Formats: sequence, C-alpha cells, structure tokens
Amino acid sequence: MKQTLGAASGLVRLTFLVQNLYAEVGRGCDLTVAQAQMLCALTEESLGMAELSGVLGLERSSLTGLVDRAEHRGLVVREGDPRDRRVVKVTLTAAGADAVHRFHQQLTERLEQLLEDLPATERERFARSLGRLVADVPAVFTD
Amino acid sequence: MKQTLGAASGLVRLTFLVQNLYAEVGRGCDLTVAQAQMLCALTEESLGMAELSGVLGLERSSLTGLVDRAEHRGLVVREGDPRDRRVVKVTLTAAGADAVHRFHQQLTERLEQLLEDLPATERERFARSLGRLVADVPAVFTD
DNA sequence: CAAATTACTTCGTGCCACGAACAATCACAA
DNA sequence: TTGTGATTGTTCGTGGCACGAAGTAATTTG
Repeated sequence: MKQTLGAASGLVRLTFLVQNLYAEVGRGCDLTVAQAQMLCALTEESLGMAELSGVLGLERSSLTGLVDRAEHRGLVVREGDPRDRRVVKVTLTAAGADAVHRFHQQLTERLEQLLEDLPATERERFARSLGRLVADVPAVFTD
Repeated sequence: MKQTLGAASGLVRLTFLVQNLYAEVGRGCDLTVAQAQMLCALTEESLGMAELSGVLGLERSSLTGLVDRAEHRGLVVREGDPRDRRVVKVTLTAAGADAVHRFHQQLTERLEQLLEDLPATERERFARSLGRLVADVPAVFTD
C-alpha cells in the first residue's frame, strides 16, 4: 500500500532535494548558493547589474554586495559600458569561468545520477514535462 | 524547432521557480523561507531540536536562532521533555499552526495551478515520477 | 562512579536580502 | 538647449540565516 504523495508535496520535496544538492556542490567548489547562481547566469554573456538582478530576481541593492564579494574574490570584474555610461557590466574572470564550469559539471552529474532512479522512458517523459513547466523561467542554468 | 532542455537544467530551473513561489507565498504570510520550512516540519508533531535539525538539514547551532526568533514572534514554544531532561521540544502555538496552515494552503494552490500547464494524464505521470524521486526526502512538506 | 556521548546554547564571523535615499547619466520634449 | 522624468548603480541601516568552536547539563555506558 504505497500512499501516493500529492503533486504539490512532491514539488516542494524535490525542490528541497535539489536545493541541498546545489548547496553541497557549491560548497565543494567554494561557492555560496547565491554566488553559484550568479556565475551561472553570467556564463552565457556579460550582464549589467539591472539585467542580472532581473534574471536572479533580486533587488539591485542586494546585487551590489553580491558582486562586491565575488569581485573581491576574483571571480568577476566590473566594466563600464561605453554605450551607456550608467551601466556596469559584470563579466566572469578566468577563475570565475573555471569555478562555474566545475560547478556546472558536478551538479549536472549529480542530478543525472538522481534521475537514474527512473526507468529510461519515464525519465524521458519526465524531462519533457519539466521542459514545459519551466518554459519561461530565466536562464539561471543552461545545458 | 523547440530545443529540448536538458533534464538537469530543467530540474534546476524548476527548483528556482518553486523556491521563488515558496518565498513569495511566505512573504504573504509574513514568514521567511526558513521559518515556513520549520513550521511545516512541525505540523505533524512536536520535535526536539536535534530531530528538527536533522529534518531541515541544519546545524543545531543554526536552529537555536531560528527557533529563538520564531518563539519571540509567538509562532512556537519550547517545552522540556520530562522523559529526557536534555531535550527541548518545539511545538507550534495556535498562531503558528494558523500561519503554517495558511501558508500550506496557498502554496499548494499555487503549485497545483502551476501544474495545470500539463494535460491531465501527463500531470498524473509527472506526479508519480516525482514521488519516486523524493522517496527518501524528509517530510518537509506533507499533504 | 568515571568516562564517553548526546542535547542545546552561546559567541563570533560572514553572507544575504531588503527598502530608502542619493548621484550620475540618459532620453525626450518644449 | 534646457528642463524633466526615468533608469542605473551605490550606500547605509536593519534583520535574518548559517556555520563552527567552545561550553554546560543530563544521560548512558563500561
């Protein structure tokens, strides 16, 4: 008699699980959750503070400190944008790119490992459903 | 040509999405994420600090402050356990039970609403897969 | 009964997030 | 051109969160 867990509860628990994995892998790469998230958002391209705060869903004022600490640790640099002298572009340094690469790789591995609990076709279907649900979530993580 | 998102990326984005919902609903109930999580863990039964830290995945020292603040706000009370005078049981107050009930209800609603993006049978399957993936996650959220 | 274990707390540190207030820059309209 | 209003970032103050090391009290174990 296996009681079926409600879908909502399943979602919350999955989130809890992934969140913990995220934090754990982050610790292994010497990155906090917020830092890892930011670096991931920057892997594709440099972003201005406002753009970045939009992607991450943070207030601009919150971001300032986050970037400060990351910059201080040499993961990221601030650069002025000649097109618009108000904007400050945030760009990964080599070290930052390296760290986020390791992080991304390890996290992906752990997550795929987690998905191995599902048989192949089910996993396939699950991934497709996932894709639909997150269709309009900002690119906080990419393949 | 809709590019299929990798399963790992899907998981991370879903987590991001649910996490934000969680925070948003929490704010509406005047609860921080950590507080809501703790209250949810206590809805079933009172727990000792050690048990609670186990469920939430926190250090005991982190929990002390969390309970302090929640207690100070009247959401929770500490009670000694006569069986073992070392343990401190944490129990919801009426206000705490009320808050977590509202939170739970609203979050569940929002999540089910989110799942409406999937057709019925797919949603059904998705929920079943979820159940398997989170089989051994502590009861941080229940139906 | 002594020693090891367990349950919690305290303290110090650092990170995170918010909102209000502010300076610089830009866009646009009169 | 010169306001005027919006946008971009930053600073500052506040509060919450999480950790580890160290300490106290109660329990268990040998």
